[in-house]
Formats: sequence, C-alpha cells, structure tokens
Amino acid sequence: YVGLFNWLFAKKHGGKFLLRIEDTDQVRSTPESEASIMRAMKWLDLAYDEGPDIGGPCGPYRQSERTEHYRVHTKLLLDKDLAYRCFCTEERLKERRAIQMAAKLPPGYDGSCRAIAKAESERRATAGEPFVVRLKVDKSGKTIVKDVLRGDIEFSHTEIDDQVLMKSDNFPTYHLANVVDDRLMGITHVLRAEEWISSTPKHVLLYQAFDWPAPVFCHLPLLRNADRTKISKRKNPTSLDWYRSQGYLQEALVNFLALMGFAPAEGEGSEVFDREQLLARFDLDKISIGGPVFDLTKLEWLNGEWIRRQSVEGLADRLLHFLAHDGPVEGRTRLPPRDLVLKIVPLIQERMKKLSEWDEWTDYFFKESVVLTKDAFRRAKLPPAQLAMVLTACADLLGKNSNIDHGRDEPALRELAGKLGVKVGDLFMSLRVAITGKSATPPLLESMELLGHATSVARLRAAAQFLAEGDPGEL
RNA sequence: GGCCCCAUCGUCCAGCCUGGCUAGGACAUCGCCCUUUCAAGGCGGUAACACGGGUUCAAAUCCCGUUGGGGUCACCA
Repeated sequence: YVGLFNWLFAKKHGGKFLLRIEDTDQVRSTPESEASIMRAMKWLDLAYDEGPDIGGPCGPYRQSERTEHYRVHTKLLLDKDLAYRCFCTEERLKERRAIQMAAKLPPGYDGSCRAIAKAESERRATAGEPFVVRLKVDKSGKTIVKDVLRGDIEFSHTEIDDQVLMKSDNFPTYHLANVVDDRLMGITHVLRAEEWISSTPKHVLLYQAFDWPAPVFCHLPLLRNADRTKISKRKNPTSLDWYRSQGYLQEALVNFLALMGFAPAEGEGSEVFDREQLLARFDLDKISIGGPVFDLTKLEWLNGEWIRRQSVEGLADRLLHFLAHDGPVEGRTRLPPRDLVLKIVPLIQERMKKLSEWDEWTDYFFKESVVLTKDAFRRAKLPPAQLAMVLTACADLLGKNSNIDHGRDEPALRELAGKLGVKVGDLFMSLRVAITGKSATPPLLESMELLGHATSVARLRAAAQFLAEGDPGEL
C-alpha cells in the first residue's frame, strides 16, 4: 500500500523509486522476509530503479551492508557532543519503566548516563563494556514536524526521549539508519505510514544535529481491520502472496489499494482504472486521511471487474499460469489443455470473481463421472420417476444426432418439455444436475458441446438409472 | 495514562480549504426487469454529516469544547 503510493509519487514527478531493505534488526530480518518483499513488488509491478538485487549508484541497498556509514555518523555526533554513550543495562531500563508506569508517569529514559565524563565514557567503551549511543535531546523548546497532509504538528521536547541511535550489537536503530540513508541516497520525500508520526520529531532533530535539510514528510493513513485497529495479519490477510494464491489479479489489488484513501477526481467516472489512468489522476494532496477499513468484499467485486476486462486468450493464460504456479494446489501436475481452457473461458468469465474458482466452476468437465445425489435434483421439482423419464427422453432425443449443437438442440428440448408436459425450467434443471451434479453452473448446452456428445448422453442415461433405482419416498 | 492524529451511509470515497446540500458516487444489501440455473447487465429502494455550544441571513463546511476511534511512548521497524 505504501509502496504503491511511493511508486506513484516518484513516477508522477519524474523521480526515482528505490528499494532499501531496512534489516537492522538481526533477529527479525531473514532472507525470506526480504525475498517476500521483492516478490510482492514484482507481482504488483512496482518496479524500482535501484535496489539490492539490481544495484545502483547509492548502494549498497541493505542497511546491514552499510554499517560503516552509521559508525562514522555516530562518531560525528559523539564528537560534537550531540550524542552520548549509555551503559545502562536492559534490566535497569526495564525496571525503571515498570516503576514509571506504576506511578502513572510517562515512561522514558532519565538521561543519567549523560553525566558520564567523556574520558570515562571512552575508557569504559575501550574496556569492552557494552553500551548504546543516545541522542542528546535538549529538553527545552519544541520541534515542529511539517506533514504534507496534516500541516504543522508540534511536539514539546519534554515528550522526546533520548533516542537510541546505535544498539549494543553495533547495528543502528531505524531512526539513525533511516536519516543517514535518506540523506546519503538523496531521498527528497518520505511517504510512510501514520504510525511514524510520533517518531518524526526525533528524525527532524537528527537532521538538525547533522546540519542537514529535512526531507518532505507525508504520513499515509493506516489501513485498518474491521474493528478499526491497525491492520494485522491475525485479523486480515496482509501477505501479498496470499492474494496471489487466492486468484486476485494484480491490477485489481492495485486498483483497490489506490481506492483506499484516494478517489478519482469528480466526473472522472469509474472507480475501475488501470495503472496509467491512476498515474494520470494521482495527486498526493488528494489522499484522504481517515484510516480506511480494509474490506475484502469490494476487492472481490473489483477482481470480477478485472477478470471480465481480460481477453479470452489473456484470461486463459492467466488461469493456466495461476493453476501451475500460484493456486492453492501448488504445482499442479495435470493442467487442462490450453485449447480446452480457451473454449471454457467464455462460459465462466463473467461468473468468476477469483481465479481460484476455476475448479468449482469447471470440475464436471474433467471428472470421469459426476457424483449425483437426490438432493441435487430437488430444484427440478419433479418426482424421481418422472425425472428419470424426462432424462431418458432427452437422452433419446439427443442420441439421434451425432453431436451436440446448442442452436439446434435447445429449441428441440423446449419442444420436448411441452410434449412431456413439464416446465421448460424443470427440464433444463434436471439436465443440468445430471450433467454437472449441481444446480448452479455455466451455460448448459454449451457445456455439453464441450463435454462431447457421447459423454453427455451417457451422463443423462446414468442419471436416469440412478433416479429409477432410488427410493421414491426420499424426494 | 501523557503526547499526537482522525471523525460524512454497514464499508470505501466526494463535498470542507474558497459557508447556500432536497448531502453525491461505488461496494454490500433489498426489490423489479432480463433469464433454462448461477452470474453478468439494466432500473429502482433503504441507508450517513458523532454530540454540544458559538460565528453567520445561512454550517457537513469556520471556531471552541465533549465524546468516540486510532497511533505512539523498545537496544522493533
């Protein structure tokens, strides 16, 4: 979501879009988490101009490979006396916090290590005592954060902690690494989620400490769960891999994400738009600020819209690709032949909301025989004996020809219904269940054409026999 | 709890800046039409300015307060 808006903004203004991996948490960062980010960017077609896998003039693009930069810049602040070493143990800090919380005081570092003389600090560090480096925040005064969407936001310095910049493992925190890298990589605009607002004054203070101009900040609204809390994977599918495996089209997801917090200008009509149209309409200032609830219902509708916008060939190929690579049934070995898919697609295209529905719409084309139940025939509203008679009559009628032709056979079947004294709808429903095993299906006669004459007639006879054998009382 | 952000139909958005609204669109929902099923499509309906004060001829729009929701207060990002 945030990536899309960054991409749009960069493209809109002829800027560069770079991917930087912020992997300074040595516990949480894994090759898999990085791969999943890149997979997602690739799937959504948010191509970056520079990044860890393609290089660029600002590399390296993994923070774990840029530690020298952070070391140098930390030393700079230490030398200017704008930062200091803190030797407090985690236990001491935790205890402190607990006491503060209990006393209903705002938790925060008390700055006790500020008092350690420089020479003493150097000595302890050299002796190998573990420490972190903190920013020295002047507790008087205030810092104003300029946010594109919200205007000026004021923070009193009493609210700003002496932020840790360097952790005891010699890795930087987000705050330091982000500021240093944004400067070094020439980042002009920071578009990130709203949850960062309260850390932004710390970043502004850091820019000031380095004597650098701050970039433009724009905090995007946080996507929400249905209960309005910040979106989480417990309450919502947040992995892009999930959407792909569910058969959502990349275009639909981008379209949907764009709609969260953004609307096409008045009079521009449809909410269904492609990348190009989105880019043309995109405007940072038009982003709405309330946290949108992430609601899959509208996404499903949009996905259906996008499925219907595909050409038959295009959809067939996407289905094939989905079945082979993305679907819930991973790496399916038996793929339907492309020429058959091409013929089935027109029958299901306007019925499908997700690619993953392929199996439920088309299973009867691929099964040897369909599973029949009396219950399935209920909607034909005829007693079993009559059902069997109707099906036999239909089989006889169709059996006279050597193929199925919906243009010729449909009127003939209607006529037959009249002769047999059953409703047209009931006759077709009984056929439908006999052929497919269910009462909601793609167009029937066209399906039978694809199934083939022999199979179709055989299924009718099998169903007639099944019904004739059954206990009439059951219906 | 402190600080910060936010507040229009069930949901997403428009309208707010630059007061004039019988508050508009989309999804969902309900009804009708089309129809051999299911869809798709067409037509129509239900449905919202959180509350209280102010300013004004006039407030969804401007101001203040209240309430509600969210975020954040880590050697996580």
